[in-house]
Formats: sequence, C-alpha cells, structure tokens
Amino acid sequence: MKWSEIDGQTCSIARALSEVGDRWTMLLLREAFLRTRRFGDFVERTGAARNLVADRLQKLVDAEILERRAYQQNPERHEYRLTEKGRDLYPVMMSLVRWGDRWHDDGSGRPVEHIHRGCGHVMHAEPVCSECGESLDPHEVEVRAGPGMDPTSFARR
Amino acid sequence: MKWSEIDGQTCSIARALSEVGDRWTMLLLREAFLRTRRFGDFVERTGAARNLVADRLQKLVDAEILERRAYQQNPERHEYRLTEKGRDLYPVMMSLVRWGDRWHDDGSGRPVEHIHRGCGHVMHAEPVCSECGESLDPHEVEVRAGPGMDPTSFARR
DNA sequence: GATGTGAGTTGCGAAATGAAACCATCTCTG
DNA sequence: CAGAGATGGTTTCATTTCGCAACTCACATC
Repeated sequence: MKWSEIDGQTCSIARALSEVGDRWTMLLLREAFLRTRRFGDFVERTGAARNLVADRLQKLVDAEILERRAYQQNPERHEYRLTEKGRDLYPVMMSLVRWGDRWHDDGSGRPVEHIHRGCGHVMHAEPVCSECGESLDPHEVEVRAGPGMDPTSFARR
Repeated sequence: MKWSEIDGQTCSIARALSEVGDRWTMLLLREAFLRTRRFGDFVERTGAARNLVADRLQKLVDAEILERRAYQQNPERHEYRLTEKGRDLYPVMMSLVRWGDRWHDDGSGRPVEHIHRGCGHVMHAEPVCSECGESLDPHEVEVRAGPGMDPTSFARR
C-alpha cells in the first residue's frame, strides 16, 4: 500500500498521520507553535530544503492546519499561522516533547522548559482520563470497536 | 539537511522524531499497542511493504522501543514487544487518536472507543499540567531555553 | 517427497528527497 | 536610474527511498 492511500484506513491514527505524519511536517508545526510565521524562517529553523518547505506548508494549508494570510501589500507577503485545528495539535507536540525529554536526556537537561503561568512551575503535559481525571495507565484502558469501525476490518483481528 | 542528520538538533521533538517520526513506524507502534507481535501480522494490519516492516522493526529494536524475543524454538520464532520506553509513547498515541477523532469525524463516529476501567466511561486523553493539574492551554504556557539548550541555536531566534 | 508456513531478503522501476541555481517583486542606496 | 539586497518561492537534476513481486531458508506436516 502506498502511503498516499493511508487515509482510507478505518483508523484515527492513520487519518491523523496522513496529514501530519510526515517528518518535516512535524518540525514545521513545532516552529509554528514557537510563533514562526514566514517562509524563510521555516527554512532556516528547520533545516529542510526550500522546495520541501514550500510543499509541506501548502499541504498544511490544504488540510486547514495552517492558514496563509497576507500581512502586507507591495510586495504582497504572506504569513502562515495555526488555525484552530492546528492549535489543537498542542497535546501531540507536548507529549512528544515529554517523551523526547525523558528518553533522550544526555545529561545536559531539557533544551526548552515550559512554565505554566497558572502555577509558575516548570511542567510537562500529563495525560489524564477526560471523564474522571485519573492519570492514564494503558492497562486501565480497554479498547473496543466504536460506531465508526468498518466491521470487516475489525473482524480480521 | 538530510533527515538522517535530524537527531543532531537541540530539540526534544527533533530527537523524538528521529526515532518515531517515520510514517510507517507510527502505524507499527499503533499495532504494537493493540498487541500485535508477529512480523506477518504487522505486515497484514498496517498494509506496509514487507521490506519496510522489516527495516522499521529493526530500527525500533535498535532504539529500544521494541524488543525482539524468541517465543519458540524449532523453528526459532520471534515476537516484537514494547519496552518500557515504547510503552511510554502511549500519551503520544492517545493524543493523536484524540486529534484524529475530533477533526476527521465523517459522521460515523469513532473507529475505536477507549473505556477507562477505573470509571467505566468512554474517554479520551486530556493533557493537564503535571504540577497543578490544570487543563493545558497553550496561551498559559511560557517557553524558555532550558539547561540543555545549545546557546548558539537559541540566540538565532 | 510434496506442500505449507512464517520470517524475512533481493531486485528493480517509480516516486520522493536534497542541494543549488534560478526567477520575480519590490525596496533601498548611491 | 543602475545595481544590490530582501523575500518567497520554482526548477533542475543526481541521489535515496518506496512499493511490489519474487525468491530464499528453516522447519513442519501430509
């Protein structure tokens, strides 16, 4: 199966990855969360080739994760900003940071620290159950087919 | 810059993505969390080409995210299981599921549902501040250079 | 001996990537 | 006004990776 057909799978993760699963795409989004908005800055800060940055930004705009809007005329210049859908990727980014910090610590500490203004502490994202607020443990979570599951693909398992 | 050099960046996300940022890698991990353990099942359930599955499983083993262990002799057969480091990717997977469910809903509902045994409800992962337990809002989080930041790359910003 | 199964490996055409050069607009400087 | 930056891409082309099918190998079963 080609990667480009992956979004046909009956799977939330496959469909999510069809939009943000690309290597450089994630780094572009990292930059977007750090308030990078201009083409040249994306190129410089991610280290990706210009043509790839152009292609991925376009795909993110098509997916309505970024929005391309003019910020000046003469010459017309555009900036790329996160949409609501894009901002909603925040938990994904934070959980990646958390994992990276925990398992790739070379002893020098975290490259960046996140401070929660509400409580003033250096923090990380902790996933909890949306219903009861308990900290999430994989063993405490049961997976079952939901209403959107294609029955044939579930039967296979 | 080539993708293979990406892990040299001073960034938790770049380093995390150098190990799990590949398209198929994430789908293999999805399967691992659903208790898929054998080569043939990974191939069948992800739809990836056999050589890619072989390559990615090997890389995951090298990264100590999966562990390859014999489960029988004559013929020797192996299974791939999540390590502690691999299981710790659970928040990443759950946040991807959450995002996919929210933004790719075609009206038929979620493909899979997660039930929290503790409270019995269909739930999703909700990220909160590790220090105060408040729900996380990007605007409430300040980012600053940590002890592990390469000063030259931060000065650039 | 023939056939089957599981787990890969190999070969090869097609597609994606990466680096550098090129282009188009507009502004600023002398 | 000519020429030299900024800025934001697009094009070109050699290299790398993908994706698919076929092949191998070790054992088991009929």
